[in-house]
Amino acid sequence: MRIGELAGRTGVSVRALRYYEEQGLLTSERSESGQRRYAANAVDRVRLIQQLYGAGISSASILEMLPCVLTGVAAPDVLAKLHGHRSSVVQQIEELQETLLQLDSVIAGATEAYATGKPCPPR
Amino acid sequence: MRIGELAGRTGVSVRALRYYEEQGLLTSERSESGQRRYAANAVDRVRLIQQLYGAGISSASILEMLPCVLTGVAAPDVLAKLHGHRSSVVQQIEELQETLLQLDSVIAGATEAYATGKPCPPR
DNA sequence: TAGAAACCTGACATTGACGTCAGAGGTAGC
DNA sequence: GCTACCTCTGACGTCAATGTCAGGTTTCTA
Repeated sequence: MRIGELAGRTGVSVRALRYYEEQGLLTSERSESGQRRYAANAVDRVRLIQQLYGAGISSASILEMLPCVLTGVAAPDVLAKLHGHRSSVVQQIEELQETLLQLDSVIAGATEAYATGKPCPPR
Repeated sequence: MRIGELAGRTGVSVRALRYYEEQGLLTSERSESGQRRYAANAVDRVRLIQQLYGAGISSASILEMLPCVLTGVAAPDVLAKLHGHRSSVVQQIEELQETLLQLDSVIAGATEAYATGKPCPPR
């Protein structure tokens, strides 16, 4: 498929796809005229990249772990980094869960205040 | 306390604290010579700001919701935005949890491959 | 076989949350 | 009062993941 279709299927912009290639995260065949052609599994690849980006992992780190993700083989140092990223994701989740509690208490307080017309006691 | 102490207590840089003030997120008294003086509760305020930043909430949105967080009162539109941010945080958590599963499966596969010396079947 | 739509490369622009530096003034311990 | 450190404002730099634009080629559709 061509780049526009891949963009449409993944919801990622054409510019971003070219950027991924620039970073070595995504490869493509080229037609005779030089246009990019992608295999069907490129869709999954792009989604994986997006997911890792979403976890705050940099393109350099993604590049490092991609072969491992694709082949299942990892050098010990890469494996160590994978563990590092894992802990960072766990920590992010924990922090977000705490933030969620905060937001909930704010929302609850504000909703009640709005219903009763009385401001809640300041924290 | 002065800005350096606040920075030390919160782990946030002096530059960032001035930036928060610039954005209206943090206020300070000024000494006669113009130096910032913070009340003790500024520590909590800074931590709250950091937490909201960590949830990917922009300074503009934080500015909007701060009075509500502090006083417990919220106009209906602000309340709606709070709900919006809440859902976004929930979604982030879900996505990160999925990423965690992916990472775990990669780590498990790579660990086994390293132990047995055999690459896992490509996905 | 037009003409529109998609694609190419290359380069500069953007965004947000700061880092960093310069030059000047404030503060605290000895 | 010296000295070392802290603070001030203002301004430019940074970084990563794109957006956007220009100027040209390719591909699809009527």
